[in-house]
Amino acid sequence: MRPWPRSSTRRRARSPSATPCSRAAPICPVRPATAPRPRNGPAMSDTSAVRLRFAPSPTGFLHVGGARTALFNWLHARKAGGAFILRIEDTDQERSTDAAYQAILRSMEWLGLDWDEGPGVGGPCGPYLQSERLEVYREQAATLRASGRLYRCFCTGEEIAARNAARGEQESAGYDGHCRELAAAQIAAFEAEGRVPSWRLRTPDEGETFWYDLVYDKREFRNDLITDRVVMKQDGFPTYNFAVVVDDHLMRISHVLRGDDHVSNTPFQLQIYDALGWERPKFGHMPMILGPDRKRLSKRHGATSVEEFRDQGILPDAMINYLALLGWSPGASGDEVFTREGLVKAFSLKRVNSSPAAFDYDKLAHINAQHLKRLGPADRLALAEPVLAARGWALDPAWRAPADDTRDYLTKVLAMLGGRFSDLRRVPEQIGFFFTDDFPVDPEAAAHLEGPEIPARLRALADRLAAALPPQGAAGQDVYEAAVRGLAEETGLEAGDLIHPCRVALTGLTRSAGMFEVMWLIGGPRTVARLRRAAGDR
RNA sequence: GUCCCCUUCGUCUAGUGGUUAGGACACCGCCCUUUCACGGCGGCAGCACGGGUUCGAGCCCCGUAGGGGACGCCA
Repeated sequence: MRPWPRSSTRRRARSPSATPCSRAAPICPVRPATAPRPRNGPAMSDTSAVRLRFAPSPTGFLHVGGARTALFNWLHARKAGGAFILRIEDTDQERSTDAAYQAILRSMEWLGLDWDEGPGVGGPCGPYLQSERLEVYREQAATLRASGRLYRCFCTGEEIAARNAARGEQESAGYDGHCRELAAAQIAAFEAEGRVPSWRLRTPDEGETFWYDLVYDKREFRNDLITDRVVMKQDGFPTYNFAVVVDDHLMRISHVLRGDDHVSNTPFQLQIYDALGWERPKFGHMPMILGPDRKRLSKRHGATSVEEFRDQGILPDAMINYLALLGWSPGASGDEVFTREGLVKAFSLKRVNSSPAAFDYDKLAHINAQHLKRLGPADRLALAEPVLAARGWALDPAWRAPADDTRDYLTKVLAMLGGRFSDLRRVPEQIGFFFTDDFPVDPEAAAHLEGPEIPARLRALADRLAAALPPQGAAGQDVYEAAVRGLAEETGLEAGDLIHPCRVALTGLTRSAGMFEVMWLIGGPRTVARLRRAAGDR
């Protein structure tokens, strides 16, 4: 019943020598001034070091919301020259899956959000999978227990809900402190029944808990509203709220940047920091991402997982660029298209917005197009080849221009696309006619071939081209242009009258790159042949 | 229900007491042009509402409305 099988990427755990600082807590020294310094490099020797983390739970694919959280953490870490840590929060044995774990790593890698410590790369504060840190949590829980801050709770969820309802409150009103003062005899009785307790943190009933949030400024909660939440579950696993605090502290996280949905967890977590006598990190909560209808972004709005966007031809840099713009703004500069480096340079936590933003697929597409058309020839080629291969299309060597090799030829074709290279999914239809004579003819385009005068014009053009082309070798674009314009002039036609049917004959499309460039790339013989074919001369 | 938060064009946003309220996406028009894009130029469109404070409010305060989030032995 463990949906969480071992995988090769997971690191060995519980071996005392697995990592330099896993001897005893604190795992990573908190105050090197008073504690012996481990020899783990510069990051370990400076407690003021900027260290951020992204801590997803492997219960599903990486969602754009999670990706943005990861991105902002990454950006701030990179900007500050600090460390970015990836930690997997898999304390829910029921829901965590290896497939999700793999998918998250894949998405992070695809986005280029590289982590300095975490799965696959290790690091001095590991292990980085919470399921491999159980001893750590138990140890901290023992400390808390020893100080009297924890108590056993034997209540079931139903019992709590029933009591809440009986008091006239909402069933989900939270824990009522029922087991706070259980008598020893009562505890013994429960345990004799075989009931296993969970452990709750006793929180104060008076006063306030507050912090200065990096994006919201002061946040304050009344202590009587903070319920005694479970810290160690019946199954011996820590709860999220306990594990994050322990890990963030031991991993020496300096800034906790997370979604707005964690705001109400923060006061409780702050209580744990205080109970353990730990210094608090800085907290920043970022507003949620909404769908176009201003409801929480979900699958019914369209793509939400990073991999879906990848499959739709979104570039990782574009995804990152767009996500950064969602809740952060570069200020008055006006420029919104950023390279990854530019983003790191321009980023500032101070400019993170406090109001929720709606995801705009159109704008993502625009940012993507901007990135796409700025790519150089080599990058275009690298992107286009797999797309074409997926269609089963590979360039026939016979197609290339005499002096080129296949990839040079493809590179020319892609360069020809110019600003039209803005949607990877459309590339096959845009250049399919470079791969085969048997291309489809768009119905709308076919109309351009319909007039009774068309065949004669195409034939005339074919003849003229055939005569103008050198018998051997390739002609320049100017030769094609001269032929078309010359014929138009002699017959009293507009150049367009020839070009439109010609485009259909050569490409099957109503829209394409420049006609003469297309002719030149296809080459004289095929151009002539296709013109004759369209004229009905087979 | 309780608690917390948010509110500038349809959307993302700039703005921190005096602005013709700026930019971007989308949309519309024009230019370029053999088509379609790209690019250039222009247009449409916004401070949720009501009270204060102030000589003066998009910016400060209060309230209302709308929206979002949280209230698990999920994270």
